[in-house]
Amino acid sequence: MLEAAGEAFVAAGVDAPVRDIAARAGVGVGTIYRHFPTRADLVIAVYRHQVDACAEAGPALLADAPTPHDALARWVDLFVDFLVTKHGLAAAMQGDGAGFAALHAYFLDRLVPVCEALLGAATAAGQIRAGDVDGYHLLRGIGNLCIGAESDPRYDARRLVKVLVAGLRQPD
Amino acid sequence: MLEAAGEAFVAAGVDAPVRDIAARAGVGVGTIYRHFPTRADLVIAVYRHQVDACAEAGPALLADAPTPHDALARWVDLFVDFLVTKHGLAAAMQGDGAGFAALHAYFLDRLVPVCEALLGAATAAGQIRAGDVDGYHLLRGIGNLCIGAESDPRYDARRLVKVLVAGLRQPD
Amino acid sequence: MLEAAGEAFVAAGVDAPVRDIAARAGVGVGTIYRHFPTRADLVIAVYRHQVDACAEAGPALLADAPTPHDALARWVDLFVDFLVTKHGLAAAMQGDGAGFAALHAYFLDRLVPVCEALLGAATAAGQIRAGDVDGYHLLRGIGNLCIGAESDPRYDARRLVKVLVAGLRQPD
Amino acid sequence: MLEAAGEAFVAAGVDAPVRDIAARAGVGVGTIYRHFPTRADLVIAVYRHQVDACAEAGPALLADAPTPHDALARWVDLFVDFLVTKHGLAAAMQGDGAGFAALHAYFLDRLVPVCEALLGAATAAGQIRAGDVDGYHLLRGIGNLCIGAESDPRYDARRLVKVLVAGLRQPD
DNA sequence: GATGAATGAGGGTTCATTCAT
DNA sequence: GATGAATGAACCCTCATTCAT
Repeated sequence: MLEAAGEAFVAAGVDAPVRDIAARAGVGVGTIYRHFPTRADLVIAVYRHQVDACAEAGPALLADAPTPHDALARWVDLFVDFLVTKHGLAAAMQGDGAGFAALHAYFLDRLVPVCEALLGAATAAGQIRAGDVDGYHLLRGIGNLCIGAESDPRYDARRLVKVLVAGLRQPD
Repeated sequence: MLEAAGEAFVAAGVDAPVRDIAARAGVGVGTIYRHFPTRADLVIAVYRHQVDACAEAGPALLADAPTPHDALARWVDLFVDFLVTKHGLAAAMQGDGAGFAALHAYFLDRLVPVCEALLGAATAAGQIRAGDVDGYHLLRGIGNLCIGAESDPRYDARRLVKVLVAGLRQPD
Repeated sequence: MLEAAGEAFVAAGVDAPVRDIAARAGVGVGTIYRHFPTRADLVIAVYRHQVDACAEAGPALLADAPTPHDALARWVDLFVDFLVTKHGLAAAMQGDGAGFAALHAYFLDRLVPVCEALLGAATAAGQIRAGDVDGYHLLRGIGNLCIGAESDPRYDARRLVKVLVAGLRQPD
Repeated sequence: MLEAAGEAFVAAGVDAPVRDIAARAGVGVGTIYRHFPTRADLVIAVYRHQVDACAEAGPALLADAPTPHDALARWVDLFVDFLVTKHGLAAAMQGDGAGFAALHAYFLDRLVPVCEALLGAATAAGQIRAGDVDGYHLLRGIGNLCIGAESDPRYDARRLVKVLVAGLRQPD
C-alpha cells in the first residue's frame, strides 16, 4: 500500500487522488482512510524510512568524514538526492495547506537536530561562519531549492545547493 | 480588477477560484473571462508592472552602484522584496501546471537577461567566480528560496538569499 | 444582419449564440436585440421571405399544374426544398421551447391555409381520399420528416415525403 | 434511478440537467456519473428494456399475424406507442449532438433489422411495393413523425404514420 | 477489517440579456 | 440608434470523505 502510494506520488504528486492510490494498491479507498486518516499520515508513512535513514546518516558521516564540513557536504547531498526523486514532495513540505502541517513538522523534527549538529561541528571547527544560518534555515533552504527539480530538466538544484553551502564557508 | 485579483492571489494563491476574484472585484465572473481568457493572462497582468519595474531597475543599478557586485546585491534585494510580498507567486512560478507555463515564460523572458547582465558584469570585474551559475539558475534559486516566506514567520528568506549570493563570491 | 443570422443558423442551428450572429453581421449584440427582441422574431424575419414565397406559390401552382394532385406534389417539393436547406429549422419549429411558439405559429398561419387549399382541391377532384389528414397535419408531417435531413447523408427525407403523399392517394 | 431519469427526460428532454435527474432520484450527481459516465450511457439504459421489447416483438408478430402486412402494421403501432410516450426521445434520436451518436446507433442496431425483416416479408408477399424505402428509412420516418406528439394535443402522429405506411402499399 | 457506492461541495466555463455611454 | 462591457444563472464534472454492508 505504501509502495502504491509512493508510485502514485511519483506519477501525480503528493496530491494524487485517493482513488488512484487505492486502485494501484488493489484495495478500497476505505482501507486507505482506515490506516491513514489524513493525507499527511500517508505521506509521512511513505517517506518515513527514507527520512529516518537520512537522519541516521548524520552522526555516521560526522564520525567518518575527514572534516565536519565534508560531513555536512555529504549529508546535504544525501538530502538532495532524497528530495529530488520525490515529485512534488519538496513543494508539499512548504505548502501551507493545513493537511501538510504534520508532514512539515515530521521532517523538521527528524532532520533539524541532525542538520544543526553538522552545522555546529563545522562551525566549531572554524570551517563555516557562525551565526549566518541555523539548522532550520539550512534545511528549508535546501528543501526550497529542490522544488521543481524533477519537472524541469533545465534546472539543476544540486548546483544551487552547492553554491548555498559555499556561501556558509569561512574563507580559509 | 487587477488589484482584486492581486489580493485574492495573496489570500489564496494564484489558484484562487475565479468566483472569489470576481467577488472581490465586485464584478461577475464573465467579466474576468472577458478580459483574461486564461488564468495565465490574469496572473501576468497582475504582476506585469512590478516585473517590468524590476527588469528596468537592473541597468540603472549597474550604472549607479559602486561596483557590479553591489548592483547585483541590490537588484537581488529588489527581486526578493517583490516576491516575498506575493503570497504564492514564487510557488506558482515553479508550478508545473500547464496553465502556468505562460507565466513562467513571462518571468524568465523579462528577468533572465537582466540577471545575466548583472552576473556577467560582476564576473568580468572579478568579484564572483565564473561558471558557477547562470542568470536562469540564480533567478530560480532566489525564486525558490522565497517560497513560503510570507506564510512562515520563522523562515527568513532574505538571509538565505544572502548566503546564496555570498556563495558566488570570489574570495578576495 | 438577416443574412448574417441566416449564415449562423446554417452553421450552428437556430440556437446559434447571439454573439456569433452579431459578429457575423458586424454589429453589436444590442443591435440584434433592438431589432429582434426575441429569438423567434429573428428566426421569423430570417425566413419570412422564403415562407412567403412558398405560401404564394400555392395558388399559382394550382392554376398552372395539370391536376390538383400535381399542384400539391409540386408544392410539397417546394416546401421540402426550403426546409431541407435550413439546418435545424424543422426541429426548431416543433421544439417546445417557449421562445419558438411564435415561430411555429407564423409558419402555420402562412402555410396551413395554402396546404389546406391544395389538399381540398385534390380531394374535390377525387385524387386523394377525404378525411385522412388536414392541412395542418400534412404540413407538420412534412416538417417532421425533414428533421435531421441536412445532418445525415444516409437519410433521404424526400423519399419519405413522397411515400407520405402517396399514402393520401385515392387508388385509381 | 433509471425511473427518475425517465421522468426527467419526459419533463425536460434527454438534455435534462444532471442535477435535476439526481434530485429526482434522490441521489447525488456523483452517483449518476458513477453508473453512467456519459449521457448516452444513461439514455440508453433508460430505454433499453423498451427498445428490446420492441425488437423482440417483431418476429413474434410475423409468426402470429394473418399477413406480413398486418404484422408490420402492428409492429409500427408498438413502436409509435413507445415513442409517443417518451417526451423528447424521438427528437433526441435524430439530434446531431455528438453525445447522442451512441444512442442513435443503439436504436438503429436493435430496430433496423427487425423493421427490415417485416418490410421484406410484406414485400415478398406482394403486399407492399419493393424499393420504396428500406428499414432504416421507415424507422426514421416513424420516429420523425412522432416528434412533438406528446406536447401538442392537436397533432396526431398516429394518423400520419398510418398514412405513411399506407403509402407503401401495393394497390390490390 | 475491508469495501466501494453514495454524497455533495467546489471550481470551471458559457452565453442570454441588460444598460450606461 | 448602436455598442459591447458587465452580469450571473445554469451546466458540467471531479474528487475527498463517509458509512452501510
